[in-house]
Amino acid sequence: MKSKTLVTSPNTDTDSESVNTRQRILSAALHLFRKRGYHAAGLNDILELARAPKGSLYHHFPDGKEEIAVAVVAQITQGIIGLFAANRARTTSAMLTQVGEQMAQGIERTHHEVCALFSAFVAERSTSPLLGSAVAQAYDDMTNELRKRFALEGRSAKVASERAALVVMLLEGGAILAQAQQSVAPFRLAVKQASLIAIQDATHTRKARAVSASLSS
Amino acid sequence: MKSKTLVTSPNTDTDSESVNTRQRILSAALHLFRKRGYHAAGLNDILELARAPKGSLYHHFPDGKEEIAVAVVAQITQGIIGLFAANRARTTSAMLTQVGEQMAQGIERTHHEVCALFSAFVAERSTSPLLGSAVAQAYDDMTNELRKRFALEGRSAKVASERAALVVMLLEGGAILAQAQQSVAPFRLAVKQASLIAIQDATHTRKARAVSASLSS
DNA sequence: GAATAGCTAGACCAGTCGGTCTATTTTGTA
DNA sequence: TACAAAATAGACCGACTGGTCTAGCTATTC
Repeated sequence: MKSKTLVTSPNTDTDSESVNTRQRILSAALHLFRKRGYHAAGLNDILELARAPKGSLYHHFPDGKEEIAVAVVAQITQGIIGLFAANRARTTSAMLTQVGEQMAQGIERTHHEVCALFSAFVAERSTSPLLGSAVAQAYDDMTNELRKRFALEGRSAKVASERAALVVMLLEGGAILAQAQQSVAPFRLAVKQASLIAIQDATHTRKARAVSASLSS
Repeated sequence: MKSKTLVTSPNTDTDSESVNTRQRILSAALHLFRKRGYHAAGLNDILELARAPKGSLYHHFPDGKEEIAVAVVAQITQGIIGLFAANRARTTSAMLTQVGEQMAQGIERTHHEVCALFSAFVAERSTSPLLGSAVAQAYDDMTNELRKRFALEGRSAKVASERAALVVMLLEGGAILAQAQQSVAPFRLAVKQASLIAIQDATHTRKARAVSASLSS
């Protein structure tokens, strides 16, 4: 357990005790937001699921629900990009198949309750500019992560970013249909198609990657 | 104007005066639900936009908000399938390009406020079974409409329904990203890809269509 | 062991929500 | 014109929302 004697930064998100509460609130919010949507998930519901009182919530998130949502969006982004990084494969296409399968199992695990990536927050753009731009940023981050990989596999900048956007759309759309129809089948289909798109025009040899890497430097 | 002397069905949705109010409420709800989401769009907001009092709302929709939402979902479905039917083209792919362009212009017209197809209601499944199954049905209806066309173009049943589902996912995902990023570009990209998917494996000659039609009879 | 900051605890609040209810106006029919 | 049904109108309601605030607990620091 990390000591608190380094008083310089008292809360590094990985600190000892109270982080549990903070993380519990965050996890509960993540679950309920994605299951029911931003507005339908009440603070009281979140607190009940997190087994935390209101005081704790406003201690860790002084700006209330909006701040929690922004944090949740960041956590989702981080989670997915983390999955991208954790699943090393020879091609982006293969990586997407792996990551997609893990996400599909996650959907099954929650009995198709967990909605899509960020679609639960998209509509809040009209009410909360903060949350709105957080969501836009999240999509951008995901897309960029994929775009870089596609570019490294020898595609032009334009093609790479188009492919990246299409993959994100497919994942989002697939997840939404999965929740609506209570079946992972649509999501798995979307993953398959995303993989397919990720193969087109790829020169996924080590040599080609090295060449394009040297070109971009 | 249709007479009311045919007392058998007093309200055929196309009847005289009060329909205006009913339709105004429906349109306002459609707009606000897609812009802000189901819960964030309050009845009072809807009524204000529709310039109608609460009494009228509960006269036309006795079951309240939920009933309105179900009606809105049906209206959206009907609208899209109507677009499919109205845009006659030689191939489903070409039809999708046309319809997609019209939808894109619609998104531009509302300044990217209008969210995706039904994603605003998907999360309500957890609260309202009625609305939940209405949404599932809506996706099914859209998919089936496309599936039939794809099958008529000579694809196997499995391929046809997979392609149909992919197109729906792309449209939904594209629309969501469009709203999130305040740009139609992602949606147009999704349409392009949908069109592409709609071309693969198609034997879109008159002869092939006639053959498959005769086979299915 | 006293002091202090971090955190927990939950009573409480004003505002808003969807929904109900009764009164009134409008409309269609005879 | 008389009458009934349809539709409009909006005051009103209990429930619940996100958010505030004070009090108390806990633990680290001297």
